[in-house]
Amino acid sequence: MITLKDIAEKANVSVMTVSRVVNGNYSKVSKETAKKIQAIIEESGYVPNYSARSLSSRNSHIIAIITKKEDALSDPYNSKMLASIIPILQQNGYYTMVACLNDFKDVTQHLHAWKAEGAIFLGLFEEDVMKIKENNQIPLIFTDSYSTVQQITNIGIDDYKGGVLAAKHLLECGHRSFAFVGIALEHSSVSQKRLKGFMDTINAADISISEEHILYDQDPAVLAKKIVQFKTPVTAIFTTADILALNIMDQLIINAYKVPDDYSFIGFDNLPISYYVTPKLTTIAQDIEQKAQLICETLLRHIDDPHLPCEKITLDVELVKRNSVKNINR
Amino acid sequence: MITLKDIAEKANVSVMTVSRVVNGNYSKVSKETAKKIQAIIEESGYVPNYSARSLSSRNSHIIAIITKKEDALSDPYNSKMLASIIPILQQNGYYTMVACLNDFKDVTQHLHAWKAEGAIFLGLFEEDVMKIKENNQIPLIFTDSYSTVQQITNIGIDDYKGGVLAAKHLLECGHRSFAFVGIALEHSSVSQKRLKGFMDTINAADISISEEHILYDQDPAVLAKKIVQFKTPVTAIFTTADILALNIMDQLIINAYKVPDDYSFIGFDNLPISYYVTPKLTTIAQDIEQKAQLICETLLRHIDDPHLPCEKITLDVELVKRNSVKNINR
DNA sequence: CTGAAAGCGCTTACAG
DNA sequence: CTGAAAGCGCTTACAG
Repeated sequence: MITLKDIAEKANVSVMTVSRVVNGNYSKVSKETAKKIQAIIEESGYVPNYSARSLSSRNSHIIAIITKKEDALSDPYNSKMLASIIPILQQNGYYTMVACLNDFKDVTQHLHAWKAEGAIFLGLFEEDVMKIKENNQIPLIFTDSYSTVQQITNIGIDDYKGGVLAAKHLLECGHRSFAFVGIALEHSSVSQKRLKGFMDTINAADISISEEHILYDQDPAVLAKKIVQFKTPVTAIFTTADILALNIMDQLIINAYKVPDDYSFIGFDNLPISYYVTPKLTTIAQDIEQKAQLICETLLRHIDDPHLPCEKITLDVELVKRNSVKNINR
Repeated sequence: MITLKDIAEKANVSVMTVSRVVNGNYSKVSKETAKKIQAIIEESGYVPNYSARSLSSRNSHIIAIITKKEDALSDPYNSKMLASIIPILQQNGYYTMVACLNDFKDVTQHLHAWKAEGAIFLGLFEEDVMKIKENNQIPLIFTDSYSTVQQITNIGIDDYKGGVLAAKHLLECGHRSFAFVGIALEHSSVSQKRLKGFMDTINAADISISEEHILYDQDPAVLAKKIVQFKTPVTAIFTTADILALNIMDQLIINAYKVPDDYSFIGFDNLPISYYVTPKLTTIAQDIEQKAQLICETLLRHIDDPHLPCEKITLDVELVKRNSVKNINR
């Protein structure tokens, strides 16, 4: 392994001088020596040791992306986020460490161990947000969090509007009886906001949606069964995730029901898959690439200037009309 | 920031003793002092500095996952691999750094800078394989490579067999005229092996496939047009990637052709999406989770014992029959 | 069972 | 423009 010292000896200069040219501080080195050193570095294939650099400069250039263990990375939404974020960070000179951590203690230990300069949280760390924030004095970007903690930076989407758009479209298409299927447990605030937007809009049209018609993620076959056996039948279903809609649609079709003739569906996310299915899924779209871009920009900005105040950013969503909603106006 | 030294002072012992209990070498420390130190560590929330550890022990515990810049991480296959690999490495005490690098120089620099203990390459680094190997004396796992370099460890699938299975199934279903669409440029050896298996099997049935019928990845609309305008028409198309098949099918359907009535399709990979489309895609399945598991196991084994010889591992593939192939035997 | 010394490869802060 | 000294937080190798 070749070190600064080796280069210094070959060039007959001090370690300091080599360090300067390695780091591009040419202003403080004569052109000749700089050139000579450059040449030796080139030919020897010297690569600085980042651990040493990190240790002495307190500057790791590492950014941690953290997901929960369960939803993990297999979720296509998270996969897409990862794929979008990593190249951006890399282009800006940062190295990305990806970890799946549940507990705030693990998060803190991970961030401290590597002296990460910033962290991005994919997935909900609601209860731990405060503790994570308290224990880590580096820029932290949360996503899609509705944590009431004020002192965090969060980048999310307008989930409420998503629900509104879905309801409006369904109403416009003549639907009057609705079901809702949320992706996560009862305490997913994202899911709740979407439901609220949906409900408010429907209520404003003097239609209500009963308890019976509010379902939560579980075996798609069970979900489909519940839907077809509703005491009060339903013509349209709003789902908080494309994949959820697709799974239910699949079960319905297996059982000889027709989509959208028997049941109309609206999904959420506009994942690529929603375009490929038949019928093509009408869905609420969020722009993941844009979100990733904003996450990185915001994080980098906060790393450059640690005194920046926290930001709460909400990105827009829009309805993408495709073929899974039937127009039942005659 | 709290360090070993701080703990040592509080506990009235040497740094060395604290280091021992941090690293679990209890055998060399009296129970009492160990306990006392444990308590102080707990209460102070001490986390070892991994850069320092890495620097002095030459033991980074970092594993690099490297993809090419173009196919990058957006490809669903690579996404799935990432999602499967990271948790396994983490469970084994390793930290994962993900980077998108094209040039072997960048790879070398990245690996050296962080003193990675191992690396996994997703995507083809064919021409650079040798140079990467020469410049990095750590366990390296390549995937899906047909590099002729003997001294590398590679984990791939039986691409040839994939082609054979596709051809056999199509022949059994009565098809006699075929097209092939490969995913990558002409020098993707994976694509070529699949084509070879396909061709050999078809030739064995006394059928040939002309130049005209061998297509390469490009705008799906163009591909679809070429297919419907073949001078010698075709009833079945074998594609080296599910997503390719789906895109072409989509274009065909838009133009009022029927799948599988007008054209039958077989894809490759068995990505989740292939189940959701209509018609559900018949495809050659590879078990990505199993592959990821094997990649990690092999890498870890080679890290534990650097003298292990290189391994060339080929995983099996199988045909998954769904609804995109029409049986045209009367 | 415990510790003092040296060193990992770099940077910071200072002196000239 | 150049360099000697000290130090980042840990581990290795040795001594007792």
